[in-house]
Amino acid sequence: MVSHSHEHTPEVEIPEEISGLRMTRQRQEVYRILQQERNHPTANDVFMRVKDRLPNISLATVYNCLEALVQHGIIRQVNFDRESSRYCPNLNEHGHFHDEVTGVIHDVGFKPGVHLADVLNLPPGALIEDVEITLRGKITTP
Amino acid sequence: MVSHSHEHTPEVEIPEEISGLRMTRQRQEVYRILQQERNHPTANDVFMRVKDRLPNISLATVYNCLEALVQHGIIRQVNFDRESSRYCPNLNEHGHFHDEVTGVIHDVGFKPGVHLADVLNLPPGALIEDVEITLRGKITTP
DNA sequence: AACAATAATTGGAATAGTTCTTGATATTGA
DNA sequence: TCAATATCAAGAACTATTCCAATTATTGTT
Repeated sequence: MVSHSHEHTPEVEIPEEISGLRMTRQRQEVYRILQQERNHPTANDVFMRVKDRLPNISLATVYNCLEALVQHGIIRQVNFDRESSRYCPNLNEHGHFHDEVTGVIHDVGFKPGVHLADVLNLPPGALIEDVEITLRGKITTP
Repeated sequence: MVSHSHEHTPEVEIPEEISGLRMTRQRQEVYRILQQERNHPTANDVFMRVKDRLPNISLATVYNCLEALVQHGIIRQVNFDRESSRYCPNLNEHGHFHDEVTGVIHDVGFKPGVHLADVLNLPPGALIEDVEITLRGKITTP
Protein backbone atom coordinates (compact mmCIF):
# COMPACT_ATOMS: atom_id res chain seq x y z
CA MET A 1 0.00 0.00 0.00
CA VAL A 2 1.13 3.45 -0.79
CA SER A 3 0.63 6.42 1.44
CA HIS A 4 -1.88 8.22 -0.78
CA SER A 5 -5.10 6.24 -0.37
CA HIS A 6 -6.75 7.80 -3.45
CA GLU A 7 -3.89 6.76 -5.72
CA HIS A 8 -4.69 4.21 -8.44
CA THR A 9 -1.17 3.20 -9.30
CA PRO A 10 0.12 0.15 -7.51
CA GLU A 11 3.69 1.23 -8.13
CA VAL A 12 6.12 2.33 -5.49
CA GLU A 13 6.17 6.04 -4.82
CA ILE A 14 9.32 7.72 -5.96
CA PRO A 15 10.41 10.76 -3.99
CA GLU A 16 10.93 14.22 -5.48
CA GLU A 17 14.64 13.93 -5.04
CA ILE A 18 17.10 11.09 -4.58
CA SER A 19 20.69 11.67 -3.51
CA GLY A 20 20.51 15.25 -4.64
CA LEU A 21 19.02 14.43 -8.04
CA ARG A 22 15.74 16.09 -8.88
CA MET A 23 13.40 13.33 -9.88
CA THR A 24 11.60 14.71 -12.85
CA ARG A 25 8.70 12.79 -14.34
CA GLN A 26 10.99 11.24 -16.95
CA ARG A 27 13.57 10.19 -14.41
CA GLN A 28 10.88 8.72 -12.20
CA GLU A 29 9.45 6.63 -14.98
CA VAL A 30 12.85 5.46 -16.15
CA TYR A 31 13.76 4.52 -12.63
CA ARG A 32 10.45 2.81 -12.06
CA ILE A 33 11.00 0.58 -15.07
CA LEU A 34 14.42 -0.44 -13.83
CA GLN A 35 12.91 -1.42 -10.51
CA GLN A 36 10.13 -3.41 -12.12
CA GLU A 37 12.02 -5.07 -14.95
CA ARG A 38 15.04 -6.48 -13.29
CA ASN A 39 16.25 -7.97 -16.55
CA HIS A 40 19.07 -5.48 -16.95
CA PRO A 41 17.43 -3.65 -19.83
CA THR A 42 19.30 -1.61 -22.39
CA ALA A 43 18.57 2.07 -22.94
CA ASN A 44 16.46 1.10 -25.90
CA ASP A 45 14.52 -1.47 -23.88
CA VAL A 46 13.75 1.23 -21.35
CA PHE A 47 12.80 3.63 -24.10
CA MET A 48 10.26 1.25 -25.59
CA ARG A 49 8.81 0.40 -22.21
CA VAL A 50 8.60 3.95 -20.94
CA LYS A 51 6.66 5.15 -23.94
CA ASP A 52 3.52 3.55 -22.50
CA ARG A 53 3.48 6.23 -19.86
CA LEU A 54 5.35 9.05 -21.56
CA PRO A 55 4.59 8.75 -25.25
CA ASN A 56 6.61 11.84 -26.14
CA ILE A 57 9.80 10.92 -24.37
CA SER A 58 12.85 10.81 -26.59
CA LEU A 59 15.64 8.27 -26.63
CA ALA A 60 18.09 11.05 -25.83
CA THR A 61 16.13 11.76 -22.68
CA VAL A 62 16.25 8.12 -21.68
CA TYR A 63 20.01 8.25 -22.09
CA ASN A 64 20.14 11.49 -20.12
CA CYS A 65 18.02 10.06 -17.33
CA LEU A 66 20.04 6.87 -17.14
CA GLU A 67 23.24 8.85 -17.05
CA ALA A 68 21.94 11.12 -14.30
CA LEU A 69 20.80 8.14 -12.26
CA VAL A 70 24.14 6.42 -12.72
CA GLN A 71 26.05 9.59 -11.86
CA HIS A 72 24.15 9.96 -8.63
CA GLY A 73 24.70 6.35 -7.66
CA ILE A 74 21.03 5.45 -7.89
CA ILE A 75 21.49 2.74 -10.50
CA ARG A 76 24.46 0.98 -12.03
CA GLN A 77 25.56 0.69 -15.61
CA VAL A 78 26.66 -2.76 -16.70
CA ASN A 79 28.66 -3.58 -19.79
CA PHE A 80 29.13 -6.92 -21.46
CA ASP A 81 31.89 -6.73 -23.97
CA ARG A 82 30.87 -4.08 -26.47
CA GLU A 83 27.18 -4.76 -26.37
CA SER A 84 24.74 -2.02 -25.48
CA SER A 85 25.04 -0.91 -21.90
CA ARG A 86 22.54 -2.36 -19.50
CA TYR A 87 21.21 -0.85 -16.33
CA CYS A 88 20.65 -2.30 -12.93
CA PRO A 89 18.98 -0.95 -9.78
CA ASN A 90 20.81 -3.36 -7.47
CA LEU A 91 23.28 -1.25 -5.55
CA ASN A 92 24.81 -4.02 -3.48
CA GLU A 93 28.29 -4.81 -4.68
CA HIS A 94 27.80 -7.63 -7.11
CA GLY A 95 28.81 -9.00 -10.46
CA HIS A 96 26.87 -10.46 -13.35
CA PHE A 97 26.65 -13.89 -14.85
CA HIS A 98 25.45 -13.84 -18.43
CA ASP A 99 23.85 -17.11 -19.47
CA GLU A 100 24.86 -17.55 -23.09
CA VAL A 101 22.02 -19.96 -23.82
CA THR A 102 19.05 -18.07 -22.44
CA GLY A 103 20.53 -14.59 -22.49
CA VAL A 104 19.47 -14.09 -18.90
CA ILE A 105 21.74 -12.02 -16.70
CA HIS A 106 22.00 -13.11 -13.09
CA ASP A 107 23.25 -10.90 -10.30
CA VAL A 108 26.11 -12.58 -8.49
CA GLY A 109 26.91 -11.45 -4.97
CA PHE A 110 30.04 -12.06 -2.95
CA LYS A 111 30.04 -14.71 -0.29
CA PRO A 112 29.86 -13.15 3.14
CA GLY A 113 33.09 -11.72 4.44
CA VAL A 114 34.86 -11.73 1.11
CA HIS A 115 36.61 -8.58 0.05
CA LEU A 116 38.25 -8.11 -3.31
CA ALA A 117 41.55 -6.98 -1.88
CA ASP A 118 41.78 -10.36 -0.15
CA VAL A 119 41.68 -12.36 -3.34
CA LEU A 120 43.44 -10.13 -5.88
CA ASN A 121 47.06 -9.09 -6.19
CA LEU A 122 46.35 -5.40 -6.57
CA PRO A 123 49.14 -3.00 -7.45
CA PRO A 124 50.50 -1.45 -4.22
CA GLY A 125 48.55 1.64 -3.17
CA ALA A 126 45.63 0.85 -5.44
CA LEU A 127 42.43 2.53 -4.33
CA ILE A 128 39.46 0.88 -5.99
CA GLU A 129 36.66 3.21 -6.98
CA ASP A 130 34.64 0.92 -9.17
CA VAL A 131 34.48 -2.80 -9.78
CA GLU A 132 32.96 -4.68 -12.66
CA ILE A 133 32.84 -8.45 -12.62
CA THR A 134 31.21 -10.09 -15.58
CA LEU A 135 31.01 -13.81 -16.12
CA ARG A 136 29.77 -15.60 -19.17
CA GLY A 137 28.78 -19.22 -19.49
CA LYS A 138 25.98 -21.74 -19.35
CA ILE A 139 23.84 -23.14 -16.60
CA THR A 140 23.76 -26.93 -16.43
CA THR A 141 20.66 -28.27 -14.71
CA PRO A 142 21.25 -31.95 -14.01
CA MET B 1 68.84 -15.25 -28.84
CA VAL B 2 66.76 -16.67 -31.62
CA SER B 3 67.44 -19.96 -33.29
CA HIS B 4 68.37 -18.57 -36.72
CA SER B 5 71.86 -17.17 -36.31
CA HIS B 6 71.73 -15.11 -39.52
CA GLU B 7 68.55 -13.28 -38.47
CA HIS B 8 68.82 -9.52 -37.88
CA THR B 9 65.61 -9.10 -35.97
CA PRO B 10 65.86 -9.32 -32.22
CA GLU B 11 62.17 -10.26 -32.03
CA VAL B 12 60.82 -13.59 -30.93
CA GLU B 13 60.12 -16.07 -33.70
CA ILE B 14 56.46 -16.68 -34.26
CA PRO B 15 55.50 -20.11 -35.57
CA GLU B 16 53.57 -20.72 -38.79
CA GLU B 17 50.52 -21.78 -36.86
CA ILE B 18 49.25 -21.29 -33.32
CA SER B 19 46.34 -23.27 -31.90
CA GLY B 20 45.15 -24.12 -35.38
CA LEU B 21 45.32 -20.56 -36.65
CA ARG B 22 47.47 -19.96 -39.68
CA MET B 23 49.86 -17.20 -38.74
CA THR B 24 49.92 -15.00 -41.79
CA ARG B 25 52.36 -12.15 -41.98
CA GLN B 26 49.71 -9.70 -40.78
CA ARG B 27 48.72 -11.86 -37.85
CA GLN B 28 52.32 -12.35 -36.90
CA GLU B 29 53.04 -8.66 -36.83
CA VAL B 30 49.88 -7.86 -34.94
CA TYR B 31 50.71 -10.52 -32.41
CA ARG B 32 54.30 -9.37 -32.14
CA ILE B 33 53.18 -5.88 -31.24
CA LEU B 34 50.93 -7.17 -28.51
CA GLN B 35 53.81 -9.07 -27.04
CA GLN B 36 56.14 -6.10 -27.17
CA GLU B 37 53.78 -3.34 -26.12
CA ARG B 38 52.14 -4.68 -23.05
CA ASN B 39 50.15 -1.49 -22.61
CA HIS B 40 46.88 -3.07 -23.65
CA PRO B 41 46.73 -1.22 -26.94
CA THR B 42 43.54 -0.54 -28.85
CA ALA B 43 43.01 -1.77 -32.40
CA ASN B 44 43.97 1.66 -33.61
CA ASP B 45 47.14 1.71 -31.51
CA VAL B 46 48.12 -1.59 -33.07
CA PHE B 47 47.25 -0.29 -36.51
CA MET B 48 49.54 2.71 -36.17
CA ARG B 49 52.36 0.65 -34.76
CA VAL B 50 52.13 -2.15 -37.29
CA LYS B 51 52.37 0.20 -40.25
CA ASP B 52 56.12 0.50 -39.62
CA ARG B 53 56.51 -3.05 -40.85
CA LEU B 54 53.47 -3.47 -43.06
CA PRO B 55 52.77 -0.06 -44.56
CA ASN B 56 49.85 -1.34 -46.62
CA ILE B 57 47.94 -3.06 -43.86
CA SER B 58 44.41 -1.81 -43.35
CA LEU B 59 42.60 -1.14 -40.13
CA ALA B 60 40.02 -3.74 -41.12
CA THR B 61 42.78 -6.31 -41.31
CA VAL B 62 44.01 -5.35 -37.88
CA TYR B 63 40.50 -5.92 -36.60
CA ASN B 64 40.34 -9.23 -38.45
CA CYS B 65 43.67 -10.35 -37.04
CA LEU B 66 42.78 -9.36 -33.52
CA GLU B 67 39.47 -11.16 -33.79
CA ALA B 68 41.12 -14.29 -35.15
CA LEU B 69 43.70 -14.25 -32.36
CA VAL B 70 41.01 -13.77 -29.73
CA GLN B 71 38.85 -16.49 -31.23
CA HIS B 72 41.71 -18.95 -31.06
CA GLY B 73 42.54 -18.07 -27.49
CA ILE B 74 45.93 -16.58 -28.36
CA ILE B 75 45.19 -13.15 -26.94
CA ARG B 76 42.41 -11.65 -24.86
CA GLN B 77 40.09 -8.79 -25.55
CA VAL B 78 39.57 -6.38 -22.66
CA ASN B 79 36.79 -3.87 -22.37
CA PHE B 80 36.53 -0.91 -20.07
CA ASP B 81 33.02 0.42 -20.05
CA ARG B 82 32.28 1.44 -23.60
CA GLU B 83 35.75 2.55 -24.51
CA SER B 84 37.61 1.00 -27.43
CA SER B 85 38.47 -2.62 -26.87
CA ARG B 86 41.99 -3.32 -25.78
CA TYR B 87 44.04 -6.42 -26.35
CA CYS B 88 46.26 -8.39 -24.05
CA PRO B 89 48.64 -11.30 -24.64
CA ASN B 90 48.58 -12.40 -20.99
CA LEU B 91 46.62 -15.63 -20.95
CA ASN B 92 46.83 -16.28 -17.23
CA GLU B 93 43.50 -15.70 -15.59
CA HIS B 94 43.66 -12.12 -14.43
CA GLY B 95 41.76 -8.89 -14.20
CA HIS B 96 42.66 -5.29 -14.94
CA PHE B 97 43.09 -2.24 -12.80
CA HIS B 98 42.69 0.98 -14.73
CA ASP B 99 44.49 3.89 -13.09
CA GLU B 100 42.24 6.87 -13.72
CA VAL B 101 45.04 9.36 -13.19
CA THR B 102 47.76 7.97 -15.43
CA GLY B 103 45.57 5.87 -17.71
CA VAL B 104 47.84 2.90 -17.14
CA ILE B 105 46.22 -0.52 -17.05
CA HIS B 106 47.73 -3.03 -14.65
CA ASP B 107 47.20 -6.74 -14.85
CA VAL B 108 45.84 -8.04 -11.59
CA GLY B 109 46.25 -11.71 -10.79
CA PHE B 110 44.47 -13.80 -8.22
CA LYS B 111 46.22 -14.61 -4.99
CA PRO B 112 47.40 -18.20 -4.97
CA GLY B 113 44.73 -20.77 -4.29
CA VAL B 114 41.83 -18.45 -4.87
CA HIS B 115 39.10 -19.63 -7.16
CA LEU B 116 36.16 -17.51 -8.22
CA ALA B 117 33.56 -20.07 -7.23
CA ASP B 118 34.90 -19.80 -3.68
CA VAL B 119 34.16 -16.13 -3.34
CA LEU B 120 31.04 -15.60 -5.46
CA ASN B 121 27.48 -16.79 -4.99
CA LEU B 122 27.09 -18.18 -8.46
CA PRO B 123 23.71 -19.38 -9.69
CA PRO B 124 23.47 -23.16 -9.13
CA GLY B 125 24.88 -25.13 -12.04
CA ALA B 126 26.71 -22.14 -13.48
CA LEU B 127 29.57 -23.13 -15.73
CA ILE B 128 31.89 -20.18 -16.23
CA GLU B 129 33.41 -19.88 -19.69
CA ASP B 130 34.80 -16.42 -19.48
CA VAL B 131 35.60 -13.95 -16.72
CA GLU B 132 36.18 -10.26 -16.94
CA ILE B 133 37.21 -8.33 -13.85
CA THR B 134 37.84 -4.66 -14.33
CA LEU B 135 38.72 -2.28 -11.55
CA ARG B 136 39.01 1.46 -11.76
CA GLY B 137 40.65 3.80 -9.32
CA LYS B 138 43.79 5.64 -8.35
CA ILE B 139 47.13 4.61 -7.01
CA THR B 140 48.21 6.44 -3.87
CA THR B 141 51.96 6.45 -3.39
CA PRO B 142 52.68 7.63 0.13
C1' DA C 1 1.92 35.73 -8.64
C1' DA C 2 5.33 37.31 -12.05
C1' DC C 3 9.84 37.11 -13.66
C1' DA C 4 14.47 35.92 -14.43
C1' DA C 5 17.74 32.34 -14.09
C1' DT C 6 18.58 27.69 -14.37
C1' DA C 7 17.81 22.93 -15.58
C1' DA C 8 15.67 19.40 -18.34
C1' DT C 9 13.69 17.70 -22.58
C1' DT C 10 13.30 16.92 -27.53
C1' DG C 11 14.47 15.62 -32.19
C1' DG C 12 17.71 15.40 -35.27
C1' DA C 13 22.43 15.58 -36.68
C1' DA C 14 26.99 14.08 -35.65
C1' DT C 15 30.44 10.86 -33.90
C1' DA C 16 33.30 6.82 -33.06
C1' DG C 17 34.27 2.22 -32.99
C1' DT C 18 33.49 -1.65 -35.32
C1' DT C 19 31.64 -4.69 -38.91
C1' DC C 20 30.35 -5.68 -43.56
C1' DT C 21 31.00 -5.99 -48.56
C1' DT C 22 33.35 -6.60 -52.72
C1' DG C 23 37.06 -7.48 -55.52
C1' DA C 24 41.90 -8.56 -55.45
C1' DT C 25 45.65 -11.48 -53.68
C1' DA C 26 47.68 -15.30 -51.48
C1' DT C 27 47.82 -20.06 -49.90
C1' DT C 28 46.63 -24.76 -49.83
C1' DG C 29 45.62 -29.35 -51.59
C1' DA C 30 44.83 -32.29 -55.50
C1' DT D 1 49.65 -26.32 -62.48
C1' DC D 2 45.02 -25.56 -61.40
C1' DA D 3 40.99 -25.14 -58.66
C1' DA D 4 39.24 -24.33 -54.13
C1' DT D 5 39.72 -21.80 -50.13
C1' DA D 6 41.31 -18.29 -47.05
C1' DT D 7 42.94 -13.80 -46.33
C1' DC D 8 43.44 -8.98 -47.27
C1' DA D 9 42.40 -4.04 -48.53
C1' DA D 10 39.53 -0.07 -49.09
C1' DG D 11 35.79 2.01 -48.27
C1' DA D 12 30.84 1.94 -47.24
C1' DA D 13 27.56 0.83 -43.78
C1' DC D 14 26.01 0.13 -39.20
C1' DT D 15 24.89 1.02 -34.31
C1' DA D 16 25.14 2.76 -29.85
C1' DT D 17 25.78 6.87 -27.93
C1' DT D 18 26.60 11.84 -27.61
C1' DC D 19 26.09 16.44 -29.06
C1' DC D 20 23.50 20.54 -30.41
C1' DA D 21 20.06 24.08 -30.67
C1' DA D 22 15.54 25.23 -29.72
C1' DT D 23 11.71 24.59 -26.60
C1' DT D 24 9.65 23.69 -22.20
C1' DA D 25 9.61 23.15 -17.26
C1' DT D 26 11.15 24.30 -12.67
C1' DT D 27 13.12 27.01 -9.15
C1' DG D 28 14.12 31.01 -6.35
C1' DT D 29 13.40 35.89 -5.77
C1' DT D 30 10.74 39.83 -5.24
